[in-house]
Amino acid sequence: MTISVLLVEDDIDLAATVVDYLEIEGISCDHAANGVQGLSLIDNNDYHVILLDINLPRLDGLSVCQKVRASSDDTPILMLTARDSLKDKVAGFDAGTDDYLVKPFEIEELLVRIIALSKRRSGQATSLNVGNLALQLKARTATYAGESLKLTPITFKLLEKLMREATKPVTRNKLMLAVWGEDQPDSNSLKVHIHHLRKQLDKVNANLSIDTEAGFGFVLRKKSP
Amino acid sequence: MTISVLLVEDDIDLAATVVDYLEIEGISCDHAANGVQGLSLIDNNDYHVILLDINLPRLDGLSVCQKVRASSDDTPILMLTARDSLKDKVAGFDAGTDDYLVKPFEIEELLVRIIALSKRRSGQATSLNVGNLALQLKARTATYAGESLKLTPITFKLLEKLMREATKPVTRNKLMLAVWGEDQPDSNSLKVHIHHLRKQLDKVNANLSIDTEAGFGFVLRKKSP
DNA sequence: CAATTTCTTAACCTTCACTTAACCCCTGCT
DNA sequence: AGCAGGGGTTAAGTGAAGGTTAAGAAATTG
Repeated sequence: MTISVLLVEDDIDLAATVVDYLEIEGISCDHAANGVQGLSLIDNNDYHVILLDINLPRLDGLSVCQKVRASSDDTPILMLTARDSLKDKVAGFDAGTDDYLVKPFEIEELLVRIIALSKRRSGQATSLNVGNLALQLKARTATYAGESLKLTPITFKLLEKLMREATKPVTRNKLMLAVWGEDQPDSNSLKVHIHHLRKQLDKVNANLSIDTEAGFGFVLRKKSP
Repeated sequence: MTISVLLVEDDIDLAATVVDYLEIEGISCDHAANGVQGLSLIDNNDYHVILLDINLPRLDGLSVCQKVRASSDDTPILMLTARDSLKDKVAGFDAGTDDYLVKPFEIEELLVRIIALSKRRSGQATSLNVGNLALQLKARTATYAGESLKLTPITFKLLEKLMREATKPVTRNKLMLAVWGEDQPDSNSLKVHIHHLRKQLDKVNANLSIDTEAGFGFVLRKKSP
């Protein structure tokens, strides 16, 4: 699977260098030139890793980091900074940073750390389990206590996302991204597929349900009643 | 909570220095002088972070790391090494390492990274607590002594703000900003939502109340009467 | 290229959260 | 007393969000 990262960096030359290098290495790379723009991209996409410069116009890197964490987003964040003092590092980690790199850095080193951070999150499990529900990623099959569910490509992706985040609500936006990427249908497709998924869970009498968090999104969790 | 780490390092002098320093900083630190001994300590304890030298007698650091990961143990591992080549770093990350430090390192830097790694693991439970009231930010749930409150998107944001500032009064203005941002309703919405929140706290017999500071705003604090 | 599965769209209905406004109470001020 | 204003309570209305269904377009499959 291809890694996608966001680079938030106001030095246009440096940014161009990094973006070009990463694209060549097969990593899809968006770029924001200031903190506010960065935040908005983060809200509307699902990056694997975020690269944050500390000195940014409009909103500095630490603040961006804090805001991201405050919105319960745990995407790995790598800080880029010219400063090398321990104080800054401590402040970074306090803000919720996962790693940092001191400028000037070797670009290969950046690559190594991006790959390491992206691995940390995706964990290469071949099967996801929530309660008695099991999803075989390679075989693209799902079973509940032995009985198999009938999943189409889209409902499979939907269920995968819900299971990865199980017990936590997933926003509509994130679900749409997980299923369709950038190129999303402009109708009520999502709720139709959610409906199909629920029917499948009913059919096997699963002890799990897809609850809706009004105004937010959906959660996969154990049935409450 | 006190952090406990394991240092696997064959250089006895270096090990002693590190152990002493960490103990002074309030971090409990075990020591193993070779890979085999290290593995056995890891199996029989629950460390928050593992510090692994790469060059070790009996079993090298990378192999130790691989074995730990193979047994589904995801304790954060920090590699210590004299080498600085990118190849080694890649190999380290492939083996399941979380972070990397090149010798000679400043011991304060080690401390920073240990704290960061230990946070990463426990940091999952992003939850706010005031008295017996707990707010799980990721799960978007709130419970008082086990019983759960029913929160809408707006009342959730309200409670979050009040809990973040708990025991300090929050002005109306700050609450409005926290909930609606710039685009605020022009009526008495806020007091209606405060009312809903109070009802939820009543329902679970919370020992907390939202007191009003006349002409100012509201405070979440322990019941006074 | 026909048959079947899968996806999107649209229409319709239901539910829910939020706003609004009316009314209440209490307190302080003239 | 009377009245003004801040806060509390309640309930109705509105609009948006969610649920359901079916039909036809699109994509797969043999």
